Amino acid sequence: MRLSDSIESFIKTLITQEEPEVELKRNELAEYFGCAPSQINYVLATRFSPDHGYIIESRRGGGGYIRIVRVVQSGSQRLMYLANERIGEDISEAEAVRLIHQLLEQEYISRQEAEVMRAAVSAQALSIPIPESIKAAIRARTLKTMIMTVARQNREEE
Amino acid sequence: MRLSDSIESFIKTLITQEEPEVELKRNELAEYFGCAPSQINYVLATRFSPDHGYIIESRRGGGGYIRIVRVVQSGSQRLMYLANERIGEDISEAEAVRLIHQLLEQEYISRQEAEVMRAAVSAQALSIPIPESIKAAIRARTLKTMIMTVARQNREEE
DNA sequence: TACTTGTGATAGTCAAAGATAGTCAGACAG
DNA sequence: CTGTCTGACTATCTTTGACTATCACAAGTA
Repeated sequence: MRLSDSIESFIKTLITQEEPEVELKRNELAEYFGCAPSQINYVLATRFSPDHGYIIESRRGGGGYIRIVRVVQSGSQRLMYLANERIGEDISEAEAVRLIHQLLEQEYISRQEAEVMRAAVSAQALSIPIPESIKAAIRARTLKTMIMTVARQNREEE
Repeated sequence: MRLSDSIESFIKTLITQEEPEVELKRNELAEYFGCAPSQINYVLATRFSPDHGYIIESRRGGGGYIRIVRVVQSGSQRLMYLANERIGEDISEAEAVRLIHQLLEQEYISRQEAEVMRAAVSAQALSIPIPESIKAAIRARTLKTMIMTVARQNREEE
Protein backbone atom coordinates (compact mmCIF):
# COMPACT_ATOMS: atom_id res chain seq x y z
CA MET A 1 0.00 0.00 0.00
CA ARG A 2 1.10 3.50 -0.72
CA LEU A 3 2.62 5.56 2.02
CA SER A 4 0.14 8.34 1.38
CA ASP A 5 -2.73 5.91 1.73
CA SER A 6 -1.37 4.60 5.03
CA ILE A 7 -1.05 8.07 6.42
CA GLU A 8 -4.51 8.96 5.19
CA SER A 9 -6.02 5.89 6.86
CA PHE A 10 -4.15 6.54 10.05
CA ILE A 11 -5.46 10.06 10.30
CA LYS A 12 -8.98 8.96 9.48
CA THR A 13 -8.99 6.45 12.33
CA LEU A 14 -8.24 9.35 14.63
CA ILE A 15 -11.23 11.31 13.42
CA THR A 16 -14.48 9.87 14.77
CA GLN A 17 -18.13 10.80 14.99
CA GLU A 18 -17.81 12.18 18.51
CA GLU A 19 -14.45 13.80 17.93
CA PRO A 20 -14.34 15.25 14.43
CA GLU A 21 -10.92 16.79 14.83
CA VAL A 22 -7.33 15.79 15.59
CA GLU A 23 -4.20 17.66 16.45
CA LEU A 24 -0.90 16.32 15.21
CA LYS A 25 2.77 17.09 15.25
CA ARG A 26 4.02 17.03 11.69
CA ASN A 27 7.48 15.82 12.61
CA GLU A 28 6.25 13.12 14.96
CA LEU A 29 3.92 11.75 12.33
CA ALA A 30 6.67 11.80 9.73
CA GLU A 31 8.98 10.05 12.17
CA TYR A 32 6.32 7.44 12.88
CA PHE A 33 5.96 6.67 9.19
CA GLY A 34 9.66 7.07 8.50
CA CYS A 35 9.21 9.66 5.81
CA ALA A 36 10.00 13.25 4.98
CA PRO A 37 7.90 15.75 6.92
CA SER A 38 6.78 17.37 3.72
CA GLN A 39 5.12 14.07 2.86
CA ILE A 40 2.54 14.95 5.48
CA ASN A 41 1.75 18.16 3.65
CA TYR A 42 1.28 16.20 0.47
CA VAL A 43 -1.24 13.92 2.12
CA LEU A 44 -3.10 16.85 3.61
CA ALA A 45 -3.20 18.63 0.28
CA THR A 46 -4.39 15.65 -1.70
CA ARG A 47 -6.73 14.00 0.78
CA PHE A 48 -7.83 16.50 3.37
CA SER A 49 -8.55 19.59 1.33
CA PRO A 50 -11.70 21.68 1.84
CA ASP A 51 -13.14 19.96 -1.19
CA HIS A 52 -12.71 16.72 0.67
CA GLY A 53 -14.65 18.18 3.56
CA TYR A 54 -11.80 19.08 5.87
CA ILE A 55 -10.27 22.24 7.22
CA ILE A 56 -6.66 22.44 8.25
CA GLU A 57 -5.31 24.79 10.88
CA SER A 58 -1.69 24.84 11.89
CA ARG A 59 0.97 26.68 13.73
CA ARG A 60 4.73 26.76 13.33
CA GLY A 61 7.42 27.28 15.91
CA GLY A 62 7.79 25.73 19.34
CA GLY A 63 4.69 23.80 20.33
CA GLY A 64 3.53 23.93 16.74
CA TYR A 65 0.79 21.61 15.48
CA ILE A 66 -1.50 20.67 12.66
CA ARG A 67 -5.19 20.41 13.36
CA ILE A 68 -7.49 18.60 10.99
CA VAL A 69 -11.19 19.26 11.29
CA ARG A 70 -13.91 17.43 9.47
CA VAL A 71 -16.74 19.70 8.44
CA VAL A 72 -20.24 18.65 7.67
CA GLN A 73 -22.43 20.20 5.07
CA SER A 74 -25.64 19.26 3.39
CA GLY A 75 -28.20 20.22 0.82
CA SER A 76 -28.57 20.21 -2.90
CA GLN A 77 -27.41 23.81 -2.84
CA ARG A 78 -23.94 22.64 -1.97
CA LEU A 79 -24.15 20.11 -4.76
CA MET A 80 -24.87 22.76 -7.34
CA TYR A 81 -22.15 24.95 -5.92
CA LEU A 82 -19.60 22.18 -6.27
CA ALA A 83 -20.78 21.34 -9.76
CA ASN A 84 -20.30 24.90 -10.91
CA GLU A 85 -17.13 25.64 -8.99
CA ARG A 86 -15.23 22.47 -9.58
CA ILE A 87 -16.25 21.85 -13.15
CA GLY A 88 -15.25 24.36 -15.75
CA GLU A 89 -15.48 24.12 -19.51
CA ASP A 90 -13.53 20.91 -19.36
CA ILE A 91 -12.33 18.37 -16.83
CA SER A 92 -9.94 15.44 -16.81
CA GLU A 93 -11.09 11.97 -15.92
CA ALA A 94 -8.96 11.95 -12.79
CA GLU A 95 -10.41 15.20 -11.57
CA ALA A 96 -13.92 14.02 -12.33
CA VAL A 97 -13.34 10.82 -10.39
CA ARG A 98 -12.04 12.77 -7.44
CA LEU A 99 -15.06 15.00 -7.44
CA ILE A 100 -17.48 12.10 -7.67
CA HIS A 101 -15.67 10.37 -4.83
CA GLN A 102 -16.04 13.42 -2.66
CA LEU A 103 -19.72 13.75 -3.42
CA LEU A 104 -20.11 10.15 -2.35
CA GLU A 105 -18.05 10.52 0.82
CA GLN A 106 -20.05 13.54 1.83
CA GLU A 107 -23.18 11.59 1.07
CA TYR A 108 -24.54 13.98 -1.50
CA ILE A 109 -25.00 11.08 -3.87
CA SER A 110 -25.51 7.35 -3.39
CA ARG A 111 -22.99 4.68 -4.23
CA GLN A 112 -25.11 3.65 -7.18
CA GLU A 113 -25.22 7.14 -8.56
CA ALA A 114 -21.49 7.50 -8.03
CA GLU A 115 -20.78 4.33 -9.96
CA VAL A 116 -22.94 5.36 -12.86
CA MET A 117 -21.34 8.79 -13.01
CA ARG A 118 -17.92 7.30 -12.90
CA ALA A 119 -18.79 5.02 -15.74
CA ALA A 120 -20.08 7.95 -17.76
CA VAL A 121 -16.84 9.90 -17.50
CA SER A 122 -14.53 6.91 -17.79
CA ALA A 123 -11.99 6.45 -20.52
CA GLN A 124 -13.96 3.45 -21.68
CA ALA A 125 -17.07 5.49 -22.24
CA LEU A 126 -15.07 7.92 -24.33
CA SER A 127 -12.81 5.48 -26.09
CA ILE A 128 -13.26 6.88 -29.53
CA PRO A 129 -10.60 8.70 -31.52
CA ILE A 130 -11.27 12.35 -30.84
CA PRO A 131 -8.92 14.89 -29.23
CA GLU A 132 -8.58 14.81 -25.49
CA SER A 133 -9.65 18.44 -25.39
CA ILE A 134 -13.04 17.48 -26.78
CA LYS A 135 -13.36 14.56 -24.42
CA ALA A 136 -12.62 16.88 -21.53
CA ALA A 137 -15.37 19.20 -22.68
CA ILE A 138 -17.85 16.36 -23.02
CA ARG A 139 -16.91 15.05 -19.61
CA ALA A 140 -17.49 18.44 -18.06
CA ARG A 141 -20.94 18.88 -19.55
CA THR A 142 -21.99 15.32 -18.89
CA LEU A 143 -20.89 15.48 -15.28
CA LYS A 144 -22.54 18.83 -14.68
CA THR A 145 -25.74 17.65 -16.21
CA MET A 146 -25.77 14.49 -14.12
CA ILE A 147 -25.00 16.31 -10.90
CA MET A 148 -27.64 18.93 -11.59
CA THR A 149 -30.14 16.19 -12.17
CA VAL A 150 -29.38 14.62 -8.83
CA ALA A 151 -29.48 18.00 -7.13
CA ARG A 152 -32.89 18.63 -8.58
CA GLN A 153 -34.13 15.27 -7.36
CA ASN A 154 -32.81 15.96 -3.88
CA ARG A 155 -34.36 19.39 -3.80
CA GLU A 156 -37.73 17.96 -4.64
CA GLU A 157 -37.38 15.56 -1.76
CA GLU A 158 -36.26 18.16 0.75
CA MET B 1 0.17 -18.85 -30.29
CA ARG B 2 -0.03 -15.11 -30.40
CA LEU B 3 1.37 -13.07 -27.57
CA SER B 4 -1.93 -11.26 -27.11
CA ASP B 5 -3.71 -14.57 -26.78
CA SER B 6 -1.24 -15.77 -24.17
CA ILE B 7 -1.66 -12.65 -22.13
CA GLU B 8 -5.41 -12.88 -22.50
CA SER B 9 -5.42 -16.49 -21.27
CA PHE B 10 -3.10 -15.70 -18.43
CA ILE B 11 -5.32 -12.91 -17.16
CA LYS B 12 -8.37 -15.09 -17.51
CA THR B 13 -6.85 -17.79 -15.34
CA LEU B 14 -6.48 -15.18 -12.64
CA ILE B 15 -10.14 -14.31 -12.78
CA THR B 16 -12.18 -17.03 -11.15
CA GLN B 17 -15.74 -17.62 -10.02
CA GLU B 18 -15.00 -16.61 -6.46
CA GLU B 19 -12.68 -13.78 -7.33
CA PRO B 20 -13.94 -12.02 -10.46
CA GLU B 21 -11.28 -9.35 -10.40
CA VAL B 22 -7.50 -9.04 -10.52
CA GLU B 23 -5.08 -6.30 -9.85
CA LEU B 24 -1.94 -6.20 -11.95
CA LYS B 25 1.20 -4.19 -12.43
CA ARG B 26 1.48 -3.33 -16.07
CA ASN B 27 5.27 -3.39 -16.07
CA GLU B 28 5.51 -6.67 -14.18
CA LEU B 29 3.15 -8.36 -16.57
CA ALA B 30 5.03 -7.00 -19.57
CA GLU B 31 8.28 -8.17 -18.01
CA TYR B 32 6.82 -11.61 -17.42
CA PHE B 33 5.85 -11.92 -21.06
CA GLY B 34 8.96 -10.16 -22.28
CA CYS B 35 7.06 -7.56 -24.24
CA ALA B 36 6.51 -3.83 -24.37
CA PRO B 37 4.27 -2.51 -21.59
CA SER B 38 2.00 -0.93 -24.14
CA GLN B 39 1.24 -4.43 -25.36
CA ILE B 40 -0.78 -4.88 -22.19
CA ASN B 41 -2.92 -1.91 -23.14
CA TYR B 42 -3.52 -3.42 -26.50
CA VAL B 43 -4.72 -6.67 -24.96
CA LEU B 44 -6.98 -4.83 -22.56
CA ALA B 45 -8.44 -2.73 -25.34
CA THR B 46 -9.10 -5.64 -27.66
CA ARG B 47 -10.11 -8.38 -25.21
CA PHE B 48 -11.27 -6.84 -22.00
CA SER B 49 -13.50 -4.03 -23.19
CA PRO B 50 -17.02 -3.43 -21.86
CA ASP B 51 -18.30 -5.27 -24.89
CA HIS B 52 -16.42 -8.28 -23.66
CA GLY B 53 -17.93 -7.88 -20.22
CA TYR B 54 -15.07 -6.27 -18.38
CA ILE B 55 -14.39 -3.01 -16.64
CA ILE B 56 -10.90 -1.61 -16.27
CA GLU B 57 -9.71 0.70 -13.52
CA SER B 58 -6.17 1.92 -13.18
CA ARG B 59 -3.84 4.32 -11.49
CA ARG B 60 -0.49 5.77 -12.45
CA GLY B 61 2.45 6.80 -10.31
CA GLY B 62 4.10 5.00 -7.43
CA GLY B 63 2.05 2.02 -6.36
CA GLY B 64 0.08 2.23 -9.58
CA TYR B 65 -1.99 -0.69 -10.83
CA ILE B 66 -4.46 -1.99 -13.38
CA ARG B 67 -7.60 -3.68 -12.10
CA ILE B 68 -9.68 -5.87 -14.36
CA VAL B 69 -13.19 -6.73 -13.27
CA ARG B 70 -15.37 -9.34 -14.86
CA VAL B 71 -18.98 -8.32 -14.95
CA VAL B 72 -20.95 -11.08 -16.59
CA GLN B 73 -22.95 -13.33 -14.34
CA SER B 74 -26.45 -14.64 -13.66
CA GLY B 75 -29.04 -11.90 -13.15
CA SER B 76 -26.91 -9.22 -14.65
CA GLN B 77 -26.48 -11.38 -17.73
CA ARG B 78 -29.73 -10.13 -19.14
CA LEU B 79 -28.65 -6.58 -18.58
CA MET B 80 -25.42 -7.21 -20.39
CA TYR B 81 -27.26 -8.82 -23.21
CA LEU B 82 -29.55 -5.84 -23.56
CA ALA B 83 -26.63 -3.47 -23.48
CA ASN B 84 -24.84 -5.26 -26.28
CA GLU B 85 -27.88 -6.08 -28.39
CA ARG B 86 -29.72 -2.85 -28.21
CA ILE B 87 -26.74 -0.56 -28.34
CA GLY B 88 -24.55 -0.74 -31.38
CA GLU B 89 -21.68 1.48 -32.36
CA ASP B 90 -23.96 4.46 -31.99
CA ILE B 91 -27.35 5.37 -30.66
CA SER B 92 -29.67 8.36 -30.84
CA GLU B 93 -30.80 10.19 -27.75
CA ALA B 94 -34.39 9.11 -28.28
CA GLU B 95 -33.43 5.48 -28.59
CA ALA B 96 -31.24 5.74 -25.50
CA VAL B 97 -34.05 7.27 -23.51
CA ARG B 98 -36.39 4.47 -24.59
CA LEU B 99 -33.90 1.86 -23.52
CA ILE B 100 -33.29 3.50 -20.16
CA HIS B 101 -37.01 3.71 -19.62
CA GLN B 102 -37.34 0.02 -20.32
CA LEU B 103 -34.56 -0.91 -17.96
CA LEU B 104 -36.31 1.09 -15.28
CA GLU B 105 -39.69 -0.48 -15.94
CA GLN B 106 -38.20 -3.94 -15.85
CA GLU B 107 -36.49 -2.97 -12.63
CA TYR B 108 -32.99 -3.60 -13.82
CA ILE B 109 -32.05 -0.16 -12.65
CA SER B 110 -33.40 2.23 -10.02
CA ARG B 111 -35.10 5.54 -10.68
CA GLN B 112 -32.01 7.35 -9.46
CA GLU B 113 -29.79 5.46 -11.83
CA ALA B 114 -32.20 6.07 -14.67
CA GLU B 115 -32.14 9.80 -14.02
CA VAL B 116 -28.37 9.95 -14.01
CA MET B 117 -28.14 7.91 -17.19
CA ARG B 118 -30.68 10.07 -18.92
CA ALA B 119 -28.70 13.12 -17.92
CA ALA B 120 -25.51 11.57 -19.29
CA VAL B 121 -26.94 10.94 -22.74
CA SER B 122 -28.99 14.13 -22.90
CA ALA B 123 -28.48 16.76 -25.53
CA GLN B 124 -27.35 19.10 -22.80
CA ALA B 125 -24.51 16.85 -21.80
CA LEU B 126 -23.35 16.75 -25.39
CA SER B 127 -24.02 20.34 -26.33
CA ILE B 128 -20.71 21.00 -27.97
CA PRO B 129 -20.12 21.55 -31.68
CA ILE B 130 -19.20 18.12 -32.98
CA PRO B 131 -20.96 16.00 -35.61
CA GLU B 132 -24.05 14.12 -34.52
CA SER B 133 -22.39 10.91 -35.69
CA ILE B 134 -19.72 11.33 -33.06
CA LYS B 135 -22.23 12.21 -30.40
CA ALA B 136 -24.13 9.04 -31.21
CA ALA B 137 -20.95 7.02 -30.81
CA ILE B 138 -20.17 8.65 -27.51
CA ARG B 139 -23.71 8.08 -26.33
CA ALA B 140 -23.45 4.40 -27.21
CA ARG B 141 -20.23 3.84 -25.33
CA THR B 142 -21.24 5.91 -22.38
CA LEU B 143 -24.51 4.09 -22.04
CA LYS B 144 -22.90 0.67 -22.38
CA THR B 145 -20.29 1.47 -19.81
CA MET B 146 -22.88 2.76 -17.37
CA ILE B 147 -25.06 -0.30 -17.79
CA MET B 148 -22.06 -2.58 -17.32
CA THR B 149 -21.27 -0.82 -14.13
CA VAL B 150 -24.78 -1.31 -12.82
CA ALA B 151 -24.62 -4.95 -13.84
CA ARG B 152 -21.47 -5.29 -11.80
CA GLN B 153 -23.14 -3.71 -8.80
CA ASN B 154 -26.09 -6.05 -9.10
CA ARG B 155 -23.78 -9.01 -9.32
CA GLU B 156 -22.02 -8.02 -6.15
CA GLU B 157 -25.33 -7.82 -4.37
CA GLU B 158 -26.52 -11.21 -5.57
C1' DT C 1 8.71 46.84 33.81
C1' DA C 2 8.67 47.06 28.77
C1' DC C 3 10.82 46.47 24.64
C1' DT C 4 14.21 44.17 21.49
C1' DT C 5 16.78 40.52 19.87
C1' DG C 6 18.49 35.89 19.40
C1' DT C 7 17.74 31.00 19.09
C1' DG C 8 15.76 26.67 18.63
C1' DA C 9 11.64 24.33 17.27
C1' DT C 10 8.31 23.83 14.22
C1' DA C 11 5.49 23.94 9.85
C1' DG C 12 5.21 25.44 4.61
C1' DT C 13 6.69 25.64 -0.28
C1' DC C 14 8.47 24.15 -4.35
C1' DA C 15 11.04 21.90 -7.71
C1' DA C 16 13.19 17.71 -8.98
C1' DA C 17 13.44 12.78 -9.04
C1' DG C 18 11.16 8.39 -9.09
C1' DA C 19 7.44 5.21 -10.30
C1' DT C 20 3.92 4.01 -12.85
C1' DA C 21 0.30 3.84 -16.62
C1' DG C 22 -1.61 5.83 -21.34
C1' DT C 23 -1.40 7.20 -26.24
C1' DC C 24 -0.30 6.92 -30.87
C1' DA C 25 2.05 6.37 -35.16
C1' DG C 26 4.38 3.20 -37.66
C1' DA C 27 6.72 -1.34 -38.38
C1' DC C 28 5.52 -6.08 -38.98
C1' DA C 29 3.27 -10.72 -39.71
C1' DG C 30 0.01 -13.65 -41.69
C1' DC D 1 -5.72 -5.71 -45.65
C1' DT D 2 -6.16 -6.66 -40.74
C1' DG D 3 -4.66 -7.45 -36.52
C1' DT D 4 -0.18 -7.40 -33.58
C1' DC D 5 3.56 -5.36 -31.48
C1' DT D 6 6.91 -1.85 -30.31
C1' DG D 7 9.08 2.42 -28.85
C1' DA D 8 9.08 7.18 -28.12
C1' DC D 9 6.70 10.44 -25.90
C1' DT D 10 3.28 11.97 -22.51
C1' DA D 11 0.49 12.19 -18.25
C1' DT D 12 -0.07 11.38 -13.55
C1' DC D 13 0.91 10.35 -8.82
C1' DT D 14 4.27 9.95 -5.05
C1' DT D 15 8.29 10.97 -2.33
C1' DT D 16 12.11 13.63 -0.94
C1' DG D 17 15.16 17.44 0.31
C1' DA D 18 16.72 22.08 0.30
C1' DC D 19 15.24 26.33 1.46
C1' DT D 20 11.88 29.52 3.74
C1' DA D 21 8.52 31.32 7.17
C1' DT D 22 6.77 31.57 11.74
C1' DC D 23 6.42 31.13 16.59
C1' DA D 24 7.57 30.73 21.74
C1' DC D 25 10.64 31.83 24.96
C1' DA D 26 14.69 33.34 27.09
C1' DA D 27 18.16 36.75 27.51
C1' DG D 28 19.62 41.29 27.10
C1' DT D 29 18.73 46.35 27.49
C1' DA D 30 16.75 50.81 28.83
